[in-house]
This record gives sequence, structure tokens and C-alpha cells, in this order.
Amino acid sequence: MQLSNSILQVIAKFLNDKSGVETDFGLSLAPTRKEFEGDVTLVVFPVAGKLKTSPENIANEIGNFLISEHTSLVTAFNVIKGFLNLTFNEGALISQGLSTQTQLKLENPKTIVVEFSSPNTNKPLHLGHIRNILLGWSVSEILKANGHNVHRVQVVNDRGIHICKSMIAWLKFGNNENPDSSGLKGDKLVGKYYVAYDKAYKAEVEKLVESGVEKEVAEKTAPIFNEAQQMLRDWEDKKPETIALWQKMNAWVYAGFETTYKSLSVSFDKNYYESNTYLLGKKIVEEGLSKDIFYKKEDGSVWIDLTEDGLDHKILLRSDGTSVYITQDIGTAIERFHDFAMDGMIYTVGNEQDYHFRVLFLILKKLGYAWADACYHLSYGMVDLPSGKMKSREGTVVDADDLMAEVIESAKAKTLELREMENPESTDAVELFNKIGLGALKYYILKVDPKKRMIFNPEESIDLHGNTGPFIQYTYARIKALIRRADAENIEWKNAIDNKPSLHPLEHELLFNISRFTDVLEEAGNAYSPALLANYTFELAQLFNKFYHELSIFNAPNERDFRLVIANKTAEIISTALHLLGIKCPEAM
RNA sequence: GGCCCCGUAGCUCAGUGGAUAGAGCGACUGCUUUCUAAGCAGUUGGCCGCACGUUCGAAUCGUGCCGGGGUCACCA
Repeated sequence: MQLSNSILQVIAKFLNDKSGVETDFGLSLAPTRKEFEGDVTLVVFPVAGKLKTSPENIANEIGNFLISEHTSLVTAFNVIKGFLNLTFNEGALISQGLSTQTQLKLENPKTIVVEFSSPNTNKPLHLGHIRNILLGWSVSEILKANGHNVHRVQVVNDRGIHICKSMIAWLKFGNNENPDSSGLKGDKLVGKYYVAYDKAYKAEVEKLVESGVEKEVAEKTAPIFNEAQQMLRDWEDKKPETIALWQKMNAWVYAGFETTYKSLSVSFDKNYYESNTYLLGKKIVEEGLSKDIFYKKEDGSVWIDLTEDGLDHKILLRSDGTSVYITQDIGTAIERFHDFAMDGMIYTVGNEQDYHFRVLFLILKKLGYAWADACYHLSYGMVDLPSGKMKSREGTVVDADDLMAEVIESAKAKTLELREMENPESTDAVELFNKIGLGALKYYILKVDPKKRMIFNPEESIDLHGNTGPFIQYTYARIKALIRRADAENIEWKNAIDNKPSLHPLEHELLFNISRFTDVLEEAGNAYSPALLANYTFELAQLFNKFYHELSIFNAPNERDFRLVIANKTAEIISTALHLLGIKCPEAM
């Protein structure tokens, strides 16, 4: 924050003057622990070491210097062991807190492409995708708030043998069923036929095995498998009826995904489709070969040797000349660079692909792309259930649409327990339940450090108390009720700042924490971690509730207007922070 | 087996070199003639996986071990 930076500069200059040489003392100010007096703390051990004096001496020296020469910044200090605790000048704190920015400006903003979701057209979105989507969305919002230009993209896995499986199953068993006739969402309908394929395939294999065929042979000769393979060849040959079927079923899926995205309030600036990008990397392979970055084996396959970088040999082109996953990714990355003139890219993909992205970034770097260094794998851990891993085979996969419907329904039930509502079916009420339910779900997922594996407990995810989204939303709604009352009483509270006598400790603490917002926003951006922002927002809400409980506003005429100003600023920070997490704030709860 | 990630209160998680390690949930106890009790205050609960090392100072950094997960395809 600005105030801390100013103090640090002053201290650095003081120490340099004192020692007579430019020295990096590695100074930094941290928030003072609650049990001590002060706002920020300078740890003076390193300074004492470099100046060869005792920590107490130098701490007192710095403290005395500050309160004699820089009372506009610091008005009090105390020294405990090697810790110098500083108390901000109140006027400076007030103006800093109330002017806290929620949208930062950068001198050199970067253009960053954020990829997330990246679904497979055979499988409806599930809880794992939700973590992915919320992370990708939130990180892109956080980067925007930090001042960058952000483009959101997804790449849809819409080709390959697995797609042909659901197509063949629909042809065989579908009876021309479609989303309208079945009442199923398009992605669910196609997912149903993917499952149907698997079931039919297994039955055929089993039958063959019973008739004496080796299992491995049976798995490759099952008729429905051969039909799927034939369909893939037809697709690659662009056979009209195959392409038409593929397009028809994909359109169903995309409509289904769109519904889910809309419920989650997320969107993309551009969609990439593997059917368009799977050939992209091939040109690069030629380039890499001519530069001797890649090498060709006798069978014609192309590889890169990464053993000097501590990795393995990696294949880039099969012996039959077709490309593999990483080849496509190289091609897609380069295409995106041309599409957006990007400075860097963020891939929101689960941590089981950590190795893949290490290899990808290394190859891009070896090929000489400057933006390769600014590529980041936003790697996140798996979402487990209290009962263990989600397994599609055991039917324990939590469907995204079902989950959202449940949290919203639960928000409704709990809200109605807490208070009477005239018309729970009104559009306003429905919107409220949506905000609360999804607020609970999103916060529950985003408050956890992305890289950690997390356990999703359905009961906790819809909780309204404690460290939850609804708790924070409630705090916001409370403040808005205060502001509405102030407006109704025609209070000119915006002119209140000059008349403020002196700060109550809770007002002081609240202003301090409000002004921390920009630091947290920057840290969250640097660390690609919405969790930092989520935990900060909870602490801010907690602090406000304490303030709200202990200090009266409308019954304290001399303090009223100023407290309303602080409350209003708190609400602004809360709603901004929640917005960056993709969470909406209700004006009343 | 090689490499990567994780291990903090009964449970879910904060805490990425600083002070006596913090929240929430759970359990128990208070607080409403006062601005929304989805709140506030309190009690309970820790060999920070183990060991050694670096440092004035380690949950945090290093090494080794133990435990959990992932990954090492001419799959994506």
C-alpha cells in the first residue's frame, strides 16, 4: 500500500545516509500482529546485522527519526525485541483507506490469453470442470483488475475415436431421439449415448470371450468398435452424412454447455475446436527439424531430446506422419499468438498434466518464442468427495447442472427458514436464491489454494455460516441496508471526513484492512490465486461485523456520517472482491 | 523405480524466513426494548508427518526418510 511504501522509502534513505553507502537492507513492512500496538512492523534484525548495532538501538533510532521528521506518515512507535511497530498517521490512513482503488492501472499492461474449461463433447460438465471454470474465470478477472488485457478461450475436444463412439451408438440405438423429443439437455443426451456405446461394447466383448476368443482379440474385433473406427475414417474422409451427424450432435452438446456456462455466469471470447487445430503443429515440426531442435528416427517419427533439461525424449510426430497431443498444443499456442498478439498465456488444466506443460513450454522456448517464458500452467488439484475419488464407473461423478440446482434449492430452503417471504417464486426471489446458492458453491471451491487437492463436502458447500460466501454476501447486504437508510434520511454523509475527531480502534483497523485490498489484488494476480482474495474478503467481512456489532452508527450523531463512509467503502471492496471470484452480491438478504 | 505435488486442531482449510501457529465447522456457554442473530463474544481443541542441517530466528529454506496422490503412450 502507498503509505507503507512511503515509509519504506523514508527508512531506506535514512539508513543509507547513516551508513554512508547504498545498501540493500531488504526492508519490508508486514501487518503488525494483533496483540501488539501498531499498524505495520519492520523486522530490524537484518538491519542491525548489517550496521553492527543492536536491534533495539537501531529500531529506536528509526522510530524516533520517523516521529520527529515524518509525522505525516507515522505518529507512534514501539520496540519489542527486534520488532519496530509503527502506527500510521490517522489522516494519512483515512485518506488512503477511502481512496483505495479497485481497478489498477499498469504502465505496461500485458495481453494475456486464459484458457479454461476445455470440455470433451462426450461428457457433460461435472464438479471437476466447475473447479476448473471457476479458477480460470476468477484468475482472468483478477488479471483484468490488475490492469492487463485478458482474452478468455476454451478449446473443445470435438474429434477422435471417442466422439465416433457416441455417434455410432446414437445411430444404432437412438431412434432419432433429440434434445426436444427427449427433454434432455444436449450434452446429457450425447453423454447418454457415449455410455450406451460402452455398455454395448462390453457386452459384445464378453460374448466373444464366451465363444472362446482371447480377450485382447475380442476387444479389438468387437463389431461396434469396428463400426466406430470406420466412422472415424469416414469423418477424416469428410463423408457428408458422417460430417452432418457429427455437426448435428455437436450442436446439441454446445447448446447444453452454453446453458451450464450461463448458469455459472461465465463466457469466452473465442472457442477453439480440435477438429480445426489438430493439424496445426505439423508445419512447426518441419521448422524444428531444419533448426535441429527435433530429430527424425528411421521409422519416420519425429522426436525431441529433452534429457539435458532433466526430462525425457518426447514424440512429436508418429511414424505414420500424424500428430500427437503436444504437437497440436504447439500449433494452437502459435495460432493464439497470431490471434491476440499475446504476451503470455495461462492454461487452466488439472495437475495430472504438469509434465505435459513443462515439456510444452520448454519446446516453445527452444523454438524461440519470446512469450514462452510468460506461459503458465494454472495447475489445480483434483476434487474428491468425502467418500473418495469421483468415479464415472461407479456413478459418483457430481454433475455440474445437478449440483447448481441443489445449492440453489438449498439456499431457498434455508432462506425461507430464516425469514418469511411474500412470494418465493417471484423473479427477485429466484435471483436471490441463485446468488446465495452459487455464492456458497463458488466461494467454497475458490477459497482453497488451487494447487491443493480438495475435498468437496456437499453439506459444507451449502453452508451459510462462518467462512462462506453467504456470510460475506450478508455483510454486504447489511451495509447496503445502512446506506439505504442514510439516503432515506437525506444525510449528506459524503462530506463527513473533515469533521472526524479521532479514530476508534475498530475504525482504524477497518481502514487499514480496506487499504490492504490493492496489495492482495496484486498478490492474487502474481500468484494466480483467487484463494488469497477469498480469504482476505472473509477477514474483512469478519472485521466489519465486529465493527457493526460494537459501534453504533445511527445512535452516534457525531460519528454517524464518518462511519457510513467507512461502511460504504467496505461494501465497495467486498462487492469488488466477490465479483473477482465470480460471485454476485444481493442488495438485501 | 525416476520425476512432480501434497502432509498444520476431531473435520475442512489459512498461514510461502520473524513475535505466544490462526479461521471456519463440530461440541459447550453467553449476547437481541439498540442500525439485518446468515451476526458478535467466549470455552474446548496442535510433538505444524519424522529426523538432521542452514539461520540471530524455520510450519515456511536444504537433505534424507515415512505416508497420500499424480505422472513417466506412436492416448488426449
